[in-house]
Amino acid sequence: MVTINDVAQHAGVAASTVSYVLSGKRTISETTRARVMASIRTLGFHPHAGARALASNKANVIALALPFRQGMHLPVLMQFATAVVTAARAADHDVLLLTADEGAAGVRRIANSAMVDGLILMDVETHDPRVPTLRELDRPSVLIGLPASADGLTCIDLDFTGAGELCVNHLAGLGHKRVALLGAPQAVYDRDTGFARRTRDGVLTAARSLNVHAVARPCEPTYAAVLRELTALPNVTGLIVHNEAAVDHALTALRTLGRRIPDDVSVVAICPDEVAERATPELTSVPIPATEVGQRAVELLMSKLDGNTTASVTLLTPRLTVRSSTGPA
Amino acid sequence: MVTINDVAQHAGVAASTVSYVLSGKRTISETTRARVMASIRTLGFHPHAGARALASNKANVIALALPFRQGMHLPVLMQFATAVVTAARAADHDVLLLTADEGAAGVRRIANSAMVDGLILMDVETHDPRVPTLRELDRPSVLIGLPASADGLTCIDLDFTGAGELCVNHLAGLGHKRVALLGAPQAVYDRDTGFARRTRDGVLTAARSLNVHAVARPCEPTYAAVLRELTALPNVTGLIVHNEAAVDHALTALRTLGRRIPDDVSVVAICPDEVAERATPELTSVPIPATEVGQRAVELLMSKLDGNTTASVTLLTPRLTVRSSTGPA
DNA sequence: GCCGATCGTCGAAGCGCTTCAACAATGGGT
DNA sequence: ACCCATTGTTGAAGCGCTTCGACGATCGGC
Repeated sequence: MVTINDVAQHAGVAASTVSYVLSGKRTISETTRARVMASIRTLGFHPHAGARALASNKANVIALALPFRQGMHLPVLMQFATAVVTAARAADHDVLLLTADEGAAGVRRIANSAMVDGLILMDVETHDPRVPTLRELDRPSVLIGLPASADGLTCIDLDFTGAGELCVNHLAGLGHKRVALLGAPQAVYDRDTGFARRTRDGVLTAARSLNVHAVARPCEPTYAAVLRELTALPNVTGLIVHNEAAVDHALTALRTLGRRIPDDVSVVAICPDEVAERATPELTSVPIPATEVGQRAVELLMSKLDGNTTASVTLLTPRLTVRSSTGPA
Repeated sequence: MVTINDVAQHAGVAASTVSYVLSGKRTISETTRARVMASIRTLGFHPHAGARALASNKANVIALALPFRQGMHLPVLMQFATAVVTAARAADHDVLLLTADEGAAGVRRIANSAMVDGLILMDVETHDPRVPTLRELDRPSVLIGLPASADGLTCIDLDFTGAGELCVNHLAGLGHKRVALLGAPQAVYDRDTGFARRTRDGVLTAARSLNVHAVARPCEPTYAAVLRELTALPNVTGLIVHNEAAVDHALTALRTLGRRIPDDVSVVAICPDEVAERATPELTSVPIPATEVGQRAVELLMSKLDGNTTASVTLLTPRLTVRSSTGPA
């Protein structure tokens, strides 16, 4: 292994000088800097992460706690993860992967071992058992999702209530009077996962204020279940689907029931653009801005690591893209 | 922060004794061990990962390089990842997440900084640019997938050739004489990704030796593309689908074309059980044993970290589960 | 032409842990 | 009763890096 001393010797300077060249925490003459950099390159020097963490009290690593739970749509999760890793790397940090298995204990272990400087928790539930642990730990952290109380925490998420409202507004604007929300599986509501409920609340609230009749139905993502639900809702002319795995099934089921899109029923989905664009017909949709959420989460965390305080809750404004699955009532 | 010295003082022993209690590398009397453990618990001591890495020259962290590329089925990727993290934790290691963005440079950086003890690369292509880097780095590593040459490497994967053969054998055994493989998007073959080609080869080889007529078609996972392909194959009575995102589309398309499953056409899919079971009808399938591959990959890596040598290629035997989508010709 | 500031560099201390050599205290074997 | 092994514990060295205080050199101001 090539150490900072090897570099120093090769460049004819002190080890501390090499360190300062690398960190920029002291002014270094241009000539020295160039000489050191050259030595670093020829020797192929990479600082030892452990030594660095020990001496500087910073690991330059953040933890990402992914849930891997049933009912979450995995591609979106991956988008989050990719965005987080990419953004973290841009800020010179690496990402340690944590799964739900270890739960609160894992969070505690990682934080106490000084292995990470901060953490990002994904898919936070309304009553998430990891949140109390996080509070007592006082390591900088960012939550994706909204727990019951965000006091003293930093949370970020899509404004799902707003997304639900947006869908209803769009349909109401087209003249639809009877709409339905095809939601997540019952298990997701039972688990108290915020985003599913918030969407439902948004839909119902907006419908009430616009004098639109709305029903919200949980739904398993199987063709049979979707068909059953849609068969039971013959009068609905506007359908909001907030369940990615059920989107294709819903389209097939409507086709089977002889209901044309958008002539007989307008469909708007809350799902990634990718899913909306691949469907036939292409779906009017409110995308979940996974990449943006991931990036913002990292930004917030880095800001906290720099000692800044941040807003306790950041809600991203939902946007609706009109495609060919919605039309006048 | 509570250090090993705090623990030592609290327990009335030397710091080295605490270290030996933790590592078990020296015999310690039961009474001392108990006293030390008690102190550790009361003080809430967690060893500093950086210090440990520095002193012992082991980070107890492995890197997992995920591709996040188009054409990979993400839920399977997540299964891999979960299995890897879980297995690694069981072996007292954490997992650092690497994405494809950084490519070979990322692999080099991580390895040289002593941040990880070994690496697992997922979705390795036939001519993967990371492989040469890995070779010169000489850190223990395990590849999931098969590069052109596995010499001196440790690779593990499902035997996709065998999976293709297995599907054809099953269909031929039911009396089918004309079969088709609906494969991955063209881009995946172009990229020289091994698994797609190996499946195709297995299908074609088995068909030839069983005197079955077979065609293999790449396919985009859109309803329109799938419908087009299936319309162009009116005589086929056995369909093999190796493209998870296209599975549902294929079933819908067959239904639309008025071809009943399994009466008119038998369908066998190479996909996770989850997808096969959710489909209507439930699909005869060859699952990709993501969890097992992940576990085995970690086992192999741990073995290498312990200084053992391992087989250069491990291929897992595919298994076919018969469900209701296949029947006699 | 002298003094204080500024700039660039250095040496040494120390981060928290592991591990090695060494030593004290036992416990048979003879 | 003596010696040698074994067992249990210790102190100290050192892993590779950052950072602090110090020091010589350069420079502008009077």
